[in-house]
Amino acid sequence: MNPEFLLKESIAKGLLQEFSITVAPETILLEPTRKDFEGSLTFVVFPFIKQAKVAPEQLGSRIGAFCQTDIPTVISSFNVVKGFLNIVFNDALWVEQLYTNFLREDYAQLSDGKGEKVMVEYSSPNTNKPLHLGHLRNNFLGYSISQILKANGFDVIKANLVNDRGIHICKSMIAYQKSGSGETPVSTGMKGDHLVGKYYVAFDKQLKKEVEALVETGISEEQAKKEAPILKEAQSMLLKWEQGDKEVYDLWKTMNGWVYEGFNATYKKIGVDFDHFYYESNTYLLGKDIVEEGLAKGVFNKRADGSVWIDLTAEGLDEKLVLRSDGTSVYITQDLGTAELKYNDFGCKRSVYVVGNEQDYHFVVLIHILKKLGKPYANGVYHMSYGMVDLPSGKMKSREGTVVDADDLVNEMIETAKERTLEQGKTDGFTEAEATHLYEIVGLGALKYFLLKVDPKKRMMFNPEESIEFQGHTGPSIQYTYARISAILRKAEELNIKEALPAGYKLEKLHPYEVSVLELLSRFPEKIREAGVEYSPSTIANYIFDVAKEYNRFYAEVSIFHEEDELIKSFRIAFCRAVAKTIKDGMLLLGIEVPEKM
RNA sequence: GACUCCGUAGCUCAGCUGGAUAGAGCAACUGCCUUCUAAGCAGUAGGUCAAGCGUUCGAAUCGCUUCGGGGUCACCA
Repeated sequence: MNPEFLLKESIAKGLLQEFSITVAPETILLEPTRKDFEGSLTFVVFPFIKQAKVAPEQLGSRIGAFCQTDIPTVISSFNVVKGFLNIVFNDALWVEQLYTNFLREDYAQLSDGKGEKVMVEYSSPNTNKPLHLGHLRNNFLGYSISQILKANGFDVIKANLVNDRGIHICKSMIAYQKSGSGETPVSTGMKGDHLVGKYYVAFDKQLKKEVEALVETGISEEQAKKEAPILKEAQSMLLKWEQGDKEVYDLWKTMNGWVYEGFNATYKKIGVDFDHFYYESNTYLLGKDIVEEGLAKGVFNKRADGSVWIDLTAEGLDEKLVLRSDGTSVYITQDLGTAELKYNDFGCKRSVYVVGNEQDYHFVVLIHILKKLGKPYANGVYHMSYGMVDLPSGKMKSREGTVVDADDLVNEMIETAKERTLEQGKTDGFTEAEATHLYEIVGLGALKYFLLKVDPKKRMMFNPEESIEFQGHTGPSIQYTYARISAILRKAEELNIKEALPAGYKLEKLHPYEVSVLELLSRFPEKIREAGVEYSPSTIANYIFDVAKEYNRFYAEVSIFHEEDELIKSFRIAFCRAVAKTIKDGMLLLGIEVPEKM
């Protein structure tokens, strides 16, 4: 039985017997005791003093005394400071928890999700340019939340809805047609997505030129932007594409093919993957039947010009268009269709969309519509909204060339990891392959941790001038902690040190640092639960840092192999193993690998 | 303008279902490698939690107002 719950039960019993106050044990809130006081868990008595009609200190003392008598094997002592009852657990209890719980293979695997299917859609790139820093945040968040939901017991399907059609693609295509002169990734040695992106930039350059020229003839800038010839060409190309024009279609196939090769290389490098791909070229016509359905149900209404709307003024929103007067889809029409398709394909009642917060309003509307239509999956739609990554110069804008390219950044991180590692001679004795692998996991670990440790909802700052740190509150520092523990475990195996304690043996006294680490380990499941409920990888990231930090204090202070008591030595090896396991499992929830040596 | 999110140390961020003296990392300054990896540890300094009012035994946390910043409000995606 979980000691925290035993304590809650005992407190509830105490409140009843001592003060005739009835509370359900599970509603009692306990919080981790602050560092400056002795104890593991703290019961705040203030909420009960009115009913109890005694001073806070008295209530705390009486409940503390009651619990200690009630469950003496669990509690070794308590202290009361003002209205705070601090509970100290028996060290033996922590030892038992270590062996029976923290070391269990499935300690980090919860069953809350009951195997229910949930789809996580993330990445969802446009195929007209390479991935940038913002996409990295999206990809890391999407992958991590998938891992976290799996750990919560859900059956996760990772999906990528590729935006492979539309005016933006045609922009790259038209520019390529004009000035590409038959370039290919092979002929240029460029990654396919970068090659296509080059033409997207070329398009914009040309567009600007044409707009300027038009403005000089006396046309307003606004008008010029609509009338620029190259834009007209892109628009007519889109029409041709929709009509299935062979030449356009073939070019589109070819260029998208290049982009996919490029994206796949990036996905592989950064360690994200997908169970299913959707392509907008297959789904952009969907949703019209749902418009019909909505009209039939009276949820939508048709105007005289033929356009279809939904009135959300009762919900505090406004009227939204769901179908244009010419009968073509808008964004939300497609999203309605795709939601239905996803449900038909996989039957997920829960569906997570990892999409930037500039689309908050869009998703509010989408969810309202699905609910009004009475869709069985409407209540399970969750928009995992994340903030933009800002540069010191402000927002990233692809057209203005102020983006941080994903491939460049990843390569720089790995290169920096290599430099730092070599400086410190950390790879002496490594094979070439081992060293290369280390640079990759450290470089990526730094990058992923940097992007995941911040609350996803908040926008965050990335300064390309200052390279991402490898010391302090960083991925590599946590990886390093893991590697140091691995060295200890290797040595212990060489020395053939047993980790188990003889049956019936009770360890008398733990080091305070051991206790505080064990306290942290005991919170791993609830952190996984919290991260899942809140859709917050940062909860895990910060937790794992706390574990590593606290362990490092132990590491600096307490010797293992110089310990004379063989049983304490055994305990400490097992203790180290549990910490390593927690760090590894936690980092895997973030999509970060952990090295055995570094 | 309307709606919405945000404002915590010089910088980047935790803490926000109300609880004790607001925490980390970086940067600065002091120490610690003959002992399991110093990408580490210990310490010093750094805060009117944007401002004000309110609710409460108690507010960084909840409510209102003001100031400052981001985002969204297209028959764009």
